[in-house]
Amino acid sequence: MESGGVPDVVVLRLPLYVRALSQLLAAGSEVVSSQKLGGLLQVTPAQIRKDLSYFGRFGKQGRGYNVRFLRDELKQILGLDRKWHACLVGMGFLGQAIVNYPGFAPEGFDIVAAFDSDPEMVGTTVQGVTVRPMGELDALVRGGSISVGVVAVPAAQAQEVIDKLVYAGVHGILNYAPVAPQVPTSVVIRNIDPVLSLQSMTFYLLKEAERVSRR
Amino acid sequence: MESGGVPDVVVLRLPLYVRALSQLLAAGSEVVSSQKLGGLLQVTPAQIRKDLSYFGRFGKQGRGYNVRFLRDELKQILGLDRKWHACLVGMGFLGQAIVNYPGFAPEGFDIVAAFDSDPEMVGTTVQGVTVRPMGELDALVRGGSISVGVVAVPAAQAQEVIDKLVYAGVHGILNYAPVAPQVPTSVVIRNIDPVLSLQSMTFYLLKEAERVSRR
DNA sequence: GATGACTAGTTATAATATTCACAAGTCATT
DNA sequence: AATGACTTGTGAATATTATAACTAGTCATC
Repeated sequence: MESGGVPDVVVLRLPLYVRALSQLLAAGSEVVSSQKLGGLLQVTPAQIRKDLSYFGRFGKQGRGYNVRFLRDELKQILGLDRKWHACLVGMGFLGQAIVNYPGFAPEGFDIVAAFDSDPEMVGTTVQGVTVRPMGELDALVRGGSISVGVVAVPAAQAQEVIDKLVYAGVHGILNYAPVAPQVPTSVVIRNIDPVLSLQSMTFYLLKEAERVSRR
Repeated sequence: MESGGVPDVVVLRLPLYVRALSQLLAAGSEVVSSQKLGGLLQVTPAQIRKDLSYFGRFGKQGRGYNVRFLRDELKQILGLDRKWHACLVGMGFLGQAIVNYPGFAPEGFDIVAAFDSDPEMVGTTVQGVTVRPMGELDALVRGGSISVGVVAVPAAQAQEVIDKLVYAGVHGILNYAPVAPQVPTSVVIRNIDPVLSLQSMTFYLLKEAERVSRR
């Protein structure tokens, strides 16, 4: 799939570049070549140059890329030069871990509201976020600036919650439930599914075990 | 990349098929066509048939696939017909959420040991798993049946921990730290990185916002 | 037992993605 | 100012992946 002439796989790699560039910047590097950046990320230099070429010309021949400049350009391209408001649905163990996760806010992702269907849970406050009843979801998302929904409910309720989020007008969904959700093409969805990751990993572990036992 | 003639992308999709088949089974379906399975997963029927053809012939023309049979075959191919032992490194908020996550055990992934560098943490027990000092990692992994390491430490310590796990003989790593880890090619690594997911999502959210504002 | 509605497996084709290779440009050094 | 070590951006060549198309079955119904 591709959007605006840019292949999806390329867009998926850009945040990787941004992160590596930020690290280089923190380490004091002012300039970096596609060769060095590729080494850091296990990506070929040609791929980096090709990826960047979809968006413009950021480097200087014989010299490389200005680290800060390239990072800032990429952040702008990805929309990371602004804040994004998200709401979280599901305040169980997983939901609480997500609210407490310190990695979102520094990157500009703020969880500004949380919802749960459990009356026991509603009203409590976690990390400054007050848990609201599900009934308030629609009005809050519709009225406000919330563009991302984070789903942390059990698999059985996931599709229903996703439908509600989509109906309320969310444009992106980060789904932690182990399901294959159905969303309209206008909505961007990303699934976080460690079990699937493990289940494809074991295919290779098996192969490795066979290889070893054959020795 | 491919292993044993099977493209990696195919291996990544197999667990998806397994999950959908399990659901169908639970719902009472005995037979399913590539068409129907594809509809469930948003994958073309041709792709499903092609993917399966790498491993054998599982269906019957005019009829489809026997759900239970196909699921069991795929589970065997992926090595999901046995238990896998994992150890967890890092018992902070994230690590605790991982140990408490109820999705691993039913799929055969058991976290049998946990480690943390914080002396305050060592000795405590979470979900029946006692937290050990880092010093014990090597001996425990080396001696035992642990083949997977789960990394839930801060980014700054991640590579160091991964090196230790690899050195101790782990063959697979599930990494939750927001880094691009370096591992030998013999080790399989999967990164769980919600921030990266969000950061590529915003590219499309931006486009959508532009589209809307142009109206 | 013929008909027709389905469907798997597979070969052929098309679409995507990656890598190569090179012209053009940078810059430190002599 | 010439040399040489680097490095980008890009069109062309490869490689990979996905889809389409077709053959050979299956099975319920008449």
